[in-house]
Amino acid sequence: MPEPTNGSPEGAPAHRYTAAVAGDIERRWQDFWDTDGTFHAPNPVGELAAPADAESGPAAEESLAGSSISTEKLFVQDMFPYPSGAGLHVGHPLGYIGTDTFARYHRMIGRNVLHTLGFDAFGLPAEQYAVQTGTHPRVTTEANIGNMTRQLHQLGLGHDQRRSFATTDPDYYRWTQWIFLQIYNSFYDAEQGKARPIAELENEYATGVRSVPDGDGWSELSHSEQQALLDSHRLVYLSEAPVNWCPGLGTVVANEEVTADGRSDRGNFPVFRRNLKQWMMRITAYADRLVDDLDRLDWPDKVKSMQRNWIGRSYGARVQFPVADAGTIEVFTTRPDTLFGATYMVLAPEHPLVDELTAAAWPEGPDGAAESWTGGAETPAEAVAAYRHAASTKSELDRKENRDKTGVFTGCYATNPVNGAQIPVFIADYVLMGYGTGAIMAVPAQDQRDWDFATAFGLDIVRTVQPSEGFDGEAYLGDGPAINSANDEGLSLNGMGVDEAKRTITAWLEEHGHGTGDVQYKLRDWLFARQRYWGEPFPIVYDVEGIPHALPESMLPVELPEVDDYSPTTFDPDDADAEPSPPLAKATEWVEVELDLGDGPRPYRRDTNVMPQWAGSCWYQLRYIDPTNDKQLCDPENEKYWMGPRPAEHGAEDPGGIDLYVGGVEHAVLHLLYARFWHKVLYDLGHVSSEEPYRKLFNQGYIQAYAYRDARGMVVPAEDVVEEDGKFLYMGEEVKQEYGKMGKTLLNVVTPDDMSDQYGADTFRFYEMSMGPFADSRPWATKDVVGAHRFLQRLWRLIVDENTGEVRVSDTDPSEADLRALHKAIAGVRADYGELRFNTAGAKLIELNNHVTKAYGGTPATPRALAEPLVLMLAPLCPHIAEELWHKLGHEGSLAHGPFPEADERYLVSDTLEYPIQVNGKVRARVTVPADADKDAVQAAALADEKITALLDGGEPRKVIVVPGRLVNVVL
RNA sequence: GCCCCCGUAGCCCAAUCGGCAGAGGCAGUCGACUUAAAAUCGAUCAAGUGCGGGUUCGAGUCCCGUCGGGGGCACCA
Repeated sequence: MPEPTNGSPEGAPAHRYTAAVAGDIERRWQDFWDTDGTFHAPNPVGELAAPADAESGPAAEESLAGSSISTEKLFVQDMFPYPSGAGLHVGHPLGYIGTDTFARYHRMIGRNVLHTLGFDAFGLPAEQYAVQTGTHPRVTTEANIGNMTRQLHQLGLGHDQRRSFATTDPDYYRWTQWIFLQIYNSFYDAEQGKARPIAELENEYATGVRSVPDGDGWSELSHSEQQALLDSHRLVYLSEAPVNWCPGLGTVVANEEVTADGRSDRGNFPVFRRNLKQWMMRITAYADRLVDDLDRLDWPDKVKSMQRNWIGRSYGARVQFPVADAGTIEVFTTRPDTLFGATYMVLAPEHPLVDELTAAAWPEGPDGAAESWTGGAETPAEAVAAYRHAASTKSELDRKENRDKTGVFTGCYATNPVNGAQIPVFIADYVLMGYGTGAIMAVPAQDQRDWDFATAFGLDIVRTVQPSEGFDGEAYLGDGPAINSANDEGLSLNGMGVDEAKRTITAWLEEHGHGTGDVQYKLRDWLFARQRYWGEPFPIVYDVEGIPHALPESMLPVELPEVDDYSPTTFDPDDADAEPSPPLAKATEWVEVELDLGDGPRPYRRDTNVMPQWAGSCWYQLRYIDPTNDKQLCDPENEKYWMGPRPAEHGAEDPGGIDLYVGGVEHAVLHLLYARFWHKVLYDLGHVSSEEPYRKLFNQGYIQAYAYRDARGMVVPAEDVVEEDGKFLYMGEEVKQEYGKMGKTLLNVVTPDDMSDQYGADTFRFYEMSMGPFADSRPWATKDVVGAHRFLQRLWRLIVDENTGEVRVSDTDPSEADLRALHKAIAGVRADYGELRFNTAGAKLIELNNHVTKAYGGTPATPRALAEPLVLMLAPLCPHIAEELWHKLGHEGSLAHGPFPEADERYLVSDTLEYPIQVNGKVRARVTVPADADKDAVQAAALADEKITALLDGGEPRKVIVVPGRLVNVVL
């Protein structure tokens, strides 16, 4: 190592650990790591495999067959960052520092650790900047990646740089397109419960193993009919269905990207439901596996429940209600047990049966012509038309905010199949076309929405579940015995609990042909196309007849063309009727191509959509494994090593996946659901051995910050606000404090660069990790950072003479007390690092350091036997200073691969124990007894204590509780 | 409206199985160094765990209620 240059501030000792000294150390070690390839993690096979005779660290003796690498591996991953032009603030690297600390700890204890970071670089901001300035998004993106890489590099993250990439690299998106083709060329075999190549389906049709629907033989179908049949089974398909059209973004977006109030996740523009021809991915085929396999994952319950909720599986039954002259209305219900309480039906206004059902005239009878039912219209048709019109002009928001039940009677009655009752059929907008069958049987007694509607329209309410004692609500949703639920065909549910009643009625419906058991999902297929420029082009072309053709693998990647104008045609955000117009459509030379797809050169048109931003992040862990492989997205042997299931370690149900995935909870549904879906398809098709991409997920907290506003409500720069007597002052004026995100608009940004300048990256890392539990959000406080800096200064001072720069360690044996403090710290720190408790690990290091400082700070030298383990244990959190001190202590090379101190049990147990003695739960005395004293001896010692005998005052205690190793409680 | 998480010292946070409320840091106070200050070092002060009940020999920890903060879902039949 080159010697450090000096940069101490005036007056301070020349060799004090200052920001300048830290900066110098950090740059030198970062250079060393880069040159040395310290963090290169060897693969079992391929270009990144370890050289045949290389050692791969201390654990190399237990190695993989045919290779020299350790079977002990760890694959740690951070959620893919988008390279923003704004640069990083101190909140962004929180997760990266945590994973780095975790990875470094495991590397030191001998594991082969894969940790790197790439960039999710397709996306809107670069494109919007391109639209405004004409700068190519690639130029902006690369500049942003450069800046972010610089900021991250100065934090000393131990990444394997060989494995980094951006989703915008053609070498990467070639494989994104390749996976798209795999999915496109597959179908879901419901019987086998897995995806299979579409060629196998074609073969089954052709050989008659599977019969063609509608009876015709495969060979009797025309070529295009055959293709259309196959296309209808593909996992990627074109659909003309209602989609979320967002004119403000000029593109359609997925359900997951629409907020609860009907606006776009990005940009907050209105979103409209519109029928457009679009590419969809059949994620719904995987709904059951996506729900069921959550049980096999080590994920936060919160995220699991959000995914369960999003997939929204519910078990129930489909039931047919006959209608005179109009066939049947089919409904889906989760409560078939309440069928006897179904007193009316409701169809969504858009339901296709409505026209057919609507009666010619209002029926005779007391209700038929009631004003509330007819909406005052002369005929049912008029009422229905008026209601439909009103419903269609209501915005999503109106519909959601206004919960008052509205609707009109169709003039038609249906027959309840269990009791033959004639029940009126309504249309109402509280029933949604998009879920179930778009029609419901209404059971007001057991559903509050139906209760509200029934009350508003004067409909019957029949309880079929006996409410519990004292129930004074309206609809009763709880369990209880069925009542009023018997017919004269021998069916009676009366007395049964809800579950038994459901089973019984479902069997009865099936037996009598009135319905079947069924499962419904909230999850919809994934709308996969975007009408933007900066994304992966689709590897699809259309022939002259407009039939889509997948390109062969050999034509990948399909690269983005250069265009003059990056914007989709821009629209008024409220113009629901505008037509999407993708920017790629303007690149006519790119769109019109002549290709030979097997039957000679022919003209084709390219698909002009691009993939959504989520595509690139659906599979990046696989590319981290084998980033340079140009034959496969990832060699199966490498995938198996890094991600394969390990039942011996993780249990028989282990689905495999990376060992730790850290990121914010905001991706709970979108990214994590899509990535799981793609991974399962790849598993089904035999490309990977793991069934899940992310075995363990951890959501780190956020760093937030205070911001301040003056009397006019204007934000003032947070760094210039001072606190005095509990008041906050800016330029002498009182300002109000608020708490929120760190960002430009709140003038409260603090950057890692600022922290490196003021204290050095190691101080910043240590402070950031010690602020609180990794999972918690907490406020940034620049003034507190100095505590971490002082700690490192004290530690440095124990080993380096501040005035001379000489190393000050001795070979003196540490005392018994020193060794106890040391080994207690080792045991605690190891456990904390392993459980991501970086804050308490740091506290234990400070504690040990304080102990050693007290003992040896005033002496000429610190025992080497204390200094070395302290340095090694610090290394995961503060790697640069640790490397520097390790080097000064006379060691060659890096400590990145260990050793790591091991706790000696001898120093963790002591000969004697001090027991607090409680009297009625309050500590009154303490006794010290031999550590091996039994309960009776401890009790005897406690009762013999003079303070206790005084309190007993000659009496006998009622009870004495002795908790071995803990305390004694005397009950009077 | 429904569901989940969190309330410990002025502030950020510890407390593993229900067992001595304090590991660590910031701020404060006192002292050392300094002509003085900053930086640094040493010492020291500080809450009975949001509130009200309950279970227990014993509750920050478990249960019920309530208040405050954060998050998710919200006509999904």
